[in-house]
Amino acid sequence: MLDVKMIRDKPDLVRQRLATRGAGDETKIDEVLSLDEKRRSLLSEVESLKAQRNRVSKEIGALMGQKKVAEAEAKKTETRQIGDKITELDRTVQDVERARDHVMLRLPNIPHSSVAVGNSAADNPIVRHWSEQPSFAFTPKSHIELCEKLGMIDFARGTKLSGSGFLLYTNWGARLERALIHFLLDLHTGTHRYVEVSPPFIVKSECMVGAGQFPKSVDQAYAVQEGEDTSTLGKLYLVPTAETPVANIHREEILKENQLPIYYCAYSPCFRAEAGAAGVGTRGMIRVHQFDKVELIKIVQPETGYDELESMVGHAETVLQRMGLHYRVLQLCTGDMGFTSAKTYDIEVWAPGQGQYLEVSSCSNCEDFQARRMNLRYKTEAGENRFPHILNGSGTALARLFVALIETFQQPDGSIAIPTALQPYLKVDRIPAG
RNA sequence: GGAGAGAUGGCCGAGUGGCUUAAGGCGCAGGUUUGCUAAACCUGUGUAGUCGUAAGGCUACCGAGGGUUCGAAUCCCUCUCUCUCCGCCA
Repeated sequence: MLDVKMIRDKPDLVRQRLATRGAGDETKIDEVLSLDEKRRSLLSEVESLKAQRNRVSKEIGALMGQKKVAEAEAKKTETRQIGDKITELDRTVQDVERARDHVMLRLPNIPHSSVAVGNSAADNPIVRHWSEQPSFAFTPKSHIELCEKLGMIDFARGTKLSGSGFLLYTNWGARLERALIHFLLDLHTGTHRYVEVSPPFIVKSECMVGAGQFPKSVDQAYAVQEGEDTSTLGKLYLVPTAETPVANIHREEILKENQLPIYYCAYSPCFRAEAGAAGVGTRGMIRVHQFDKVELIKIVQPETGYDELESMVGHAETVLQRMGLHYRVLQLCTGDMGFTSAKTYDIEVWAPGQGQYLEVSSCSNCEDFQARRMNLRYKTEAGENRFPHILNGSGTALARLFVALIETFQQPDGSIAIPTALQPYLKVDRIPAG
């Protein structure tokens, strides 16, 4: 959520920065301003009435103490209507606040000034490449064919169990997935000094609002219901990413400054309804309703937010470097960035069987946008309460890493070579053909 | 799921309709005293909104939301969570 005071103080700047996203959100600023103005004027009215009521009530108390009942009764009558007026005004204030928050919760974050202005993915600047695209003496197969031949994924039975977009990992497929999760957590907790957490995979809607998924993307989430009890629907949701529970760990807290920076990493499955995306490149593992991911979260002082973003991207890149996979890093332009982000880098790994780059990581600094929504603050040494920057990054998404890995390291004989770094986890140096 | 007990500031804890502006204690910060440390004493010490150049004022907040009342931490209703016991369960 944006700071209302900033909108109040610099409406033109906010409008101009929002306009670079190209979604038309800048047009909602006037509505915020007028609701904010209305709220403040109502507030000063109702608060002075409350002050008056408090004063008279105290007088009544004193009169009762002196047994001057008649005078007290007279004052009661006098004050009675003030109470009614207060009740009425309080309701109006609440309505106006709700209306203001309704708009505010739907305004995206303001892009950082260093972010390239652009309309779509086509305008994302490429920041760097790592290594070369691997070359093959044969035509590299798609992961779909490889998985079927090697019995790593049973696509048909995954669909039988849960419908399209759900995967049944089998044998070496399941073991590779588990090895990758283990490898990623060890890398980030060891070398990169993140604290491992294992959060609930179902969260309250407040957490979805806090992390910024709700209200805008409700239709992308799986809602949970207890049995047939429809009254429980809308309270809990399957996590679309570990970012949701983990970023919310300290919601509604005031942290001590010396607790920062906080670095968390967590494995979780990610559940995404992908409403509206059906039929678009859905074959195989590239877009599915459930995938595994190891997520990185940082909660830091605003001064260090952007340095922390750079190092976080580096941590995600290390994963691909250790695997020996070719990738590129993009900076998302204003028109392509997510709702909560002020600045985002995407890491795309090369998938030879697809002949394209696949997004395996997205690292963002959301600045204080989420901290505001979840009311997470920290107290400075000077005693001031501030909102920290919250960063999230995939470190990395697994289904697509899995794809890149088996497509890159497939051998002429149909087997798959396992990168040295992963061998201690999978306990073999190759997955045998057939 | 059933029965019972609870939820008050950073922490402990008093408070059953108005001398509560939430007592008292602990902790923390500053000060006085002091070779140093400690002790003692004094002062201060929550969150947010709003008005104000500022000093400061006002309003709200005692788990959450409603209600009664001139006035609610206190009375009534609903809900959430925690603890104890029972049942069920991986």
